[in-house]
Amino acid sequence: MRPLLIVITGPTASGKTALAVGLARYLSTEVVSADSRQIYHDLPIGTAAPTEDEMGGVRHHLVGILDLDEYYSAARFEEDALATLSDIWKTNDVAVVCGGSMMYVDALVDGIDDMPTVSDATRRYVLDMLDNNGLEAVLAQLKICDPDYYEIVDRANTRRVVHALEICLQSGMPYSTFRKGEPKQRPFDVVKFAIDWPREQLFGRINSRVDDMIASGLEGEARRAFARGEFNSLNTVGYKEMKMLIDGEADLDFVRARIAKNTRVYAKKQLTWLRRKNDVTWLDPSDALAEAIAAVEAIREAE
RNA sequence: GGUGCCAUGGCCGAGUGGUGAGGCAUCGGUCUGCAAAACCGAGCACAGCAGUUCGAUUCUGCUUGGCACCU
Repeated sequence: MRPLLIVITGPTASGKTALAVGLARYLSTEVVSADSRQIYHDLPIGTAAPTEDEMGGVRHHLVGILDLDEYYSAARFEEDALATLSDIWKTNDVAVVCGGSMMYVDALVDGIDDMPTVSDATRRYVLDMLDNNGLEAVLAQLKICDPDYYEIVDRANTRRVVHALEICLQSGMPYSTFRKGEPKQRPFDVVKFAIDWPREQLFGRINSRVDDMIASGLEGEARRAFARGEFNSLNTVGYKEMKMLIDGEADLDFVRARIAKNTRVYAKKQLTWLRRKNDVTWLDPSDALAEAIAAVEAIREAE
């Protein structure tokens, strides 16, 4: 029998943590987090990382394991999560993944194409080109190196344009040749769940959670983090807004409203992503755990 | 009762005789190595009526509503 991977995903503040813990306890297994920000330590409040209490004795992986200045990516997550899971499979035939970083979830479930690692020198070369000669120059170079991708890339999206050129220069081959987009085979089955809140209610949960975070000391957490530097890990809802307060550019009420708004926007993007994938089982908020358990048992019996 | 000022999309708030303010909020979408990131798109507003004009949100008059002051 192939092992089963239960993925708890969905928008922020939808109650993923509690559901994942509930399932893991019921199935006597462990949780692997798929959250690009909870993976850093020192950000527990603003990322709503599971507390000791919330974990309820269930072992969690890939939470709070990185320092703020460490580089990470969806590809690394794929690698780390697969390694963690293969450990779990040794003693268990079911595991729970919990997280709202959609790209991480996809990298784990479907795989992400192998690509050369970009060296610091290459990265700096392209960023210098961008700084000195502008996006146009980077685009012009990309057009030469990889005309196919040049045609389809969102040319206003600097991030993607830069990355494509980095890969071209690093490998000496067109970025397109690495972009297979073919799902990888996994040694496990997957079932995805998300909690289906009416939008009004979800937004209400988000708003009050922001208040809770602030009451719990989000400002202090942000101050401590920014005191160490400005890292990508802090380019995160809750922190970038707090930065305005720290820099004296905004007051707390403004920041509170801004965080809530950006969190709502984030939640909507997550929902857009899921809508397109269209492969999750939506659960009733009032009965999510029971519905999930029933669905899992049905799968197990079918095997 | 009189005089003056004002009336812009969900909110705030510019402006002009002839496609576009902007901000906030809202909504939809893109997505393969920083993804809680980055990026794209939508709403088609000018209180009502009449007039001037080739054309009015912008000019004129009246009406309605609000504000201020006066008797």
